[in-house]
Amino acid sequence: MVSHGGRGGISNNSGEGGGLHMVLKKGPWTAAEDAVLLEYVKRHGEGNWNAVQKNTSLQRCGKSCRLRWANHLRPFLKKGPFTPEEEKTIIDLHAKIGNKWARMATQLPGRTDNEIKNYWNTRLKRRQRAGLPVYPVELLQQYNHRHHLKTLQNIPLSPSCSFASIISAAAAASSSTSHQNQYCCQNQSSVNFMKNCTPLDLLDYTPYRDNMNPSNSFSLPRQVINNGMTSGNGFSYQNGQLFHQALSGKSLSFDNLGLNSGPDPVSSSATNIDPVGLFGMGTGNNELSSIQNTVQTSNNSVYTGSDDVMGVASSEGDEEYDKVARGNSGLLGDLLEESQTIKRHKDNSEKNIKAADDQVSADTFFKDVNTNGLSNSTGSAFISGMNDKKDEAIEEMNIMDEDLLRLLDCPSPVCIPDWYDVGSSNNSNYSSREPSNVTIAHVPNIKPDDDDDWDEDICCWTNMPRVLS
DNA sequence: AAATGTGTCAACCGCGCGCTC
DNA sequence: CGAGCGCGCGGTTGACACATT
Repeated sequence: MVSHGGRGGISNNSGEGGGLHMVLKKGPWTAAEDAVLLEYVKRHGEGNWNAVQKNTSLQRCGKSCRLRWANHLRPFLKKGPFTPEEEKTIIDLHAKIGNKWARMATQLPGRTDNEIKNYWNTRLKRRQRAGLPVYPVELLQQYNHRHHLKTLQNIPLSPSCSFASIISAAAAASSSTSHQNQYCCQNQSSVNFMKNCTPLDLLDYTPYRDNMNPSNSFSLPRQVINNGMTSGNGFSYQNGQLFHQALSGKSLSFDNLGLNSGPDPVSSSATNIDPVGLFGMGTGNNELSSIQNTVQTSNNSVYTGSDDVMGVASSEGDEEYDKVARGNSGLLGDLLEESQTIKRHKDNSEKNIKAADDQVSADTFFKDVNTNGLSNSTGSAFISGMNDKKDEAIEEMNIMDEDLLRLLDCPSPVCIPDWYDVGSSNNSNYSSREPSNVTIAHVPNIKPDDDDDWDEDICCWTNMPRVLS
């Protein structure tokens, strides 16, 4: 792909301000250019970057000058790799404020937002490739209360999603009701319910399967079904598909629910919201990171997820693995070691993969739905039964500390369902994912009858895609 | 040794915000 | 009040170096 105007070379000044049709240079800066800029700032101070081009021989736009100064020329810049302390700071800050690179930079003297951003993206890629959660377990423990924390530990966290952004996206999508062709959910109630959700509500996924065509199934947040899909607000269930009257007959999917923010077809106002972190990889392309959940194992069997999805941590007594898993610091250095260990366990993992053991209870629900149609009560009955135990955790989690209570105002990380990065293990080409209508259920491993297991040590590794070499 | 994959860095872009007129 | 402008932020991309196959 050709870069925007190309990197290097020259281009017209089509950017902000000025209106000059000066030919501006792009690409790497030369030492001479640096010297000119340095001299200018020395004389005139920072700011008024567009004046640089006017008052010097530099043929660079103001933006470029500002960037060069901020990232390279400004005094007291710290170069070199991040120290472990800095890494911890970044991870912690990211957990608290999300992708606010500039704000993070203020906490890391001498570091630039660009550096931090690059570091984070690299780290993110590595951890996702390795099937590791974005945040270390220790950090989760600061946000998730007490003993029920364990139920969350096997859910990898979103790289950038914040609860606030989800709500914003939904609101943005729903607010553009004037356009006839909006695919997003136009029913305000489906947005309102989200405002009443806790982050955990959004984690609480309910399998939804089309028995006529199992490949057409998906999982939806419990709150969506409980509160969003009632016949009274336009939803209907026909031929194994969910429909909404406002969606022009299109079957329901995450993006037309307004839960995903692909620039198109959802309203453009939501394009810089990043709930993609919740529903898939936020690559910025218009490919909807699908909620596809099928995981192809190396032997081509399909499984829908369970505590043993990874198959790597299930071998009891595997001290080496346990050690690494517990030492999940989230730092890059540690990650390398973690990845190595995972790799060593790859072979063992193959045989431990098994199908989800909660399929039976899910089947019950689907039969009921297919027989009686989807109704609030049907869904609620099933879900309430299925989630009795989990609700306890939710209740517990709803007693949140102040950090979590500020979620609506201050972006915070939101856990994402375990199908989040499904496919990364054997499909690194995210853009190849099918759009949202191709959705295959990942049935959460909810074990209502197995309270003990639920509370047992669930290592964060146990629900991750395997690392394939 | 060549091909491919991955990580890092540096730069560009679009967008939004705040200020001024 | 709206347009124009300057600026900053976050997302994305390309080049290059290095590692792996």
